[in-house]
Amino acid sequence: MPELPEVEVTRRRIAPLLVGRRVTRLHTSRPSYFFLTPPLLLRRGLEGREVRALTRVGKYLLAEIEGGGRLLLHLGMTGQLFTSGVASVRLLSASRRAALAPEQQARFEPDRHTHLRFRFEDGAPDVLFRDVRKFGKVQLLGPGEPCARIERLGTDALAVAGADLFGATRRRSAAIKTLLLDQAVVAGTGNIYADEALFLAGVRPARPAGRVTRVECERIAEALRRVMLRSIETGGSSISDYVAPDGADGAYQDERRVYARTDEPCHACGRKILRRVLGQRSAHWCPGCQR
DNA sequence: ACCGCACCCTGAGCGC
DNA sequence: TGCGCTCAGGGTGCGG
Repeated sequence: MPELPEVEVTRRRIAPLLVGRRVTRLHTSRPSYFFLTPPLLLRRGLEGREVRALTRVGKYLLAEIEGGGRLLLHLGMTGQLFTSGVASVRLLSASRRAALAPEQQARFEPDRHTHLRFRFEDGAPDVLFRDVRKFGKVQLLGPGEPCARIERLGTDALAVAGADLFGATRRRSAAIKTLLLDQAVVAGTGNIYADEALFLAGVRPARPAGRVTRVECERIAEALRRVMLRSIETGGSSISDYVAPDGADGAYQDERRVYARTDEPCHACGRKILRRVLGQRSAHWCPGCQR
């Protein structure tokens, strides 16, 4: 599931293929709630225009478009942004994967889950957006048009300070993990890195946020930055559907300390990792290392 | 204001 | 072999 590190890795690898390129043609799938801007308007607003920059805010990617517009992209749960010609079995369903010979698996053909296909001039590779569950989003903003989704985001997880966190958690009875997942508090945190950061900080996910101390808030902020920077270095976590734009898998999933390690021994103390549902999400923690 | 929960979606994995 | 069930979760919106 793409969180800040996966979105940032995607941004870095896809930017050279988008920025400075003119969209000659945009193919889309049928209208669905994936399209905050209807496909027809998207095509009308993008075809013939050049992409000027690609930035990231929390888990959103923002492409600046020639003429002053902005294209907002969110990968949701299963969104994949990549170029034509990549080789990754993650782009195929298990049944199709099994039916193919290994040498055939290098070829990706746009399927019914491919919602955007950007084509460019002078033979540059296509850029594709595929999203099986359609929790991802695409929206075209006109010049100067405000975007409520972006404006309500809190401090980017890479920049969050302990003091920000301490301030945001006072008198809050919700679990600290629930607050870390609230994008208005810390933008970019998702289920994996929230669990990992809380482990490093030694704080149990279910602790009421208001009972987390100032020092622990410092540790959580530092841990968030640390796990995310390390994940970006290793290419992100390739759990379930995430794939980098060039088809490569990330490696951070191999460094997980608690996420999806239920009943496995803690690497630090040997006790079994526990799991419980917190705010509709599974939380994982070590009862020995976290208070 | 805050909190918990339902919902959108599809595929994998499991029990029978 | 296949059916039906459960689970995965980012973000939004609603009721209490």
